[in-house]
Amino acid sequence: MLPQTYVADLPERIGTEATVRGWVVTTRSSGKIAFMVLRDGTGYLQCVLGKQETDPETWERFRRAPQETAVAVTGMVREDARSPGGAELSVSAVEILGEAVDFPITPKEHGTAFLFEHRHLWLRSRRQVAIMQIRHEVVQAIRDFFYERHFVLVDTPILTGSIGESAGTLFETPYFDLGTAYLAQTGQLYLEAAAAALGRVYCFGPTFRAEKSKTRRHLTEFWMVEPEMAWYDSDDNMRLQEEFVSYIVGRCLERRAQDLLELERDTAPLERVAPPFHRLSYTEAIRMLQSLGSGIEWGADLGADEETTLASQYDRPVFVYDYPKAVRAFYMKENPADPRTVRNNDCLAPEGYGEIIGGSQREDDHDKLRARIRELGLPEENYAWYLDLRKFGTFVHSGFGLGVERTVAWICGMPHIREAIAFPRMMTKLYP
RNA sequence: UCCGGAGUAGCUCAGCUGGUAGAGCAGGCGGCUGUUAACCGCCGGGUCGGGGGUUCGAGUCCCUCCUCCGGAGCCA
Repeated sequence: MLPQTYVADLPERIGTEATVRGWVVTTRSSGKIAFMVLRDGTGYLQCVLGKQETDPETWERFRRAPQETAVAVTGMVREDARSPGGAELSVSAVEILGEAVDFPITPKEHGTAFLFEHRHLWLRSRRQVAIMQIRHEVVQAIRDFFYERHFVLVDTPILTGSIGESAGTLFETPYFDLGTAYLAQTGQLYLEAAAAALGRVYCFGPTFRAEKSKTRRHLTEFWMVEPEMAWYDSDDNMRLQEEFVSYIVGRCLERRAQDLLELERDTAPLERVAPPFHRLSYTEAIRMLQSLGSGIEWGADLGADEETTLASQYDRPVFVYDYPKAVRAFYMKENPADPRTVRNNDCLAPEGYGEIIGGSQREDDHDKLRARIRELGLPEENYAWYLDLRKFGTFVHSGFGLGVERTVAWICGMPHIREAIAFPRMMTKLYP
């Protein structure tokens, strides 16, 4: 193929001839001059062609290229303030590489149902491209954060036996002679085993919840990053979380400013994300909610409205810690100061985005953990290996899980997390 | 699963107390030397979600089913 230049590199190529391959975003023309905006994944480029400067065939091919036609355009790179991006291409040749007839996503408004039916094509639009760039930055920031701190990546299984946070919301699949396997809801329990081998570890991958949820905060398949740290108690855990979240947000502000601008995201609330985050015990949270007029009683879990109310009291993320044991998972460490509660925490994002992290110190006392498993009627034989971790050198440890799509939705300022992943899986969406 | 809302042109929608459909955009043709979702003129385009009922007559009223959207619970 011809030597090719990427749009992002054009500012360094001013005054030279270049060939750019990409897809037609829009064309505009008057009688004697025509414009084409091209997308190549690295940016957007305006191309210009004057009728007098070319032959009739090239002129027609250029000004009539329908939306999303794949083209190669060759011309001189010029600096021009009237062009979005600053650089512009004065076209001398156009080659049609792939025709596009009646592209369904027009530059006008569409409903969400239509857009998600055409997700494979919708992904090409400016907003979606910007969102994917930010997601990419979030993922890279996550990996860099842990790499820089010498955490070891341990990949946990996606196919598991019946083990996890709670039964009843697991996707099932037949598994040879062993009956049923389940798609993992979390890698945490496996990571606890890995933490005893490697100290500080994390896993990062898709997780699955067969919850029949229909809200702006839920997907049936979502990406979660879960670190697990030996010798971290609940306070150490929260310190790591605030450092982690601030690092991710900071990276997006620093490196994806253009995409945040494309999304018209007000970055002021993101600039404020820095340690320390506010900390509020569950008991304090209940008191605060009651003083704000909520009828919630001690012992009840916090709902979406309560979370939004609490988060709106602060200008940056807030931790709520030490929840009642009854509303939290079996593996959480009983609070020595108040055995009605466990040493866990949620991290609530501001601006109504709700829970982005759930974390806890883990129960490291063998007998207490086994009692809890029995108390909840969990199948003890499935947890034998997990109990082993408390028999052979048990250790203080903590960890947390951060939902990637919720984090991306918050950073992008999007109302719904389904746009935060290229091909969202939801109760009513399996196509495309 | 529960509560609320919506299915009319390719898309987004309008269509009142029943009288067999309409606007913008997209598409096609023409015009315009610097456009930024360009603009101006003309043209084609519909089993009104499916089924049943009431009526002389149903997009409109009734029943039912389906699909989608928003919210709740669950959670990341």
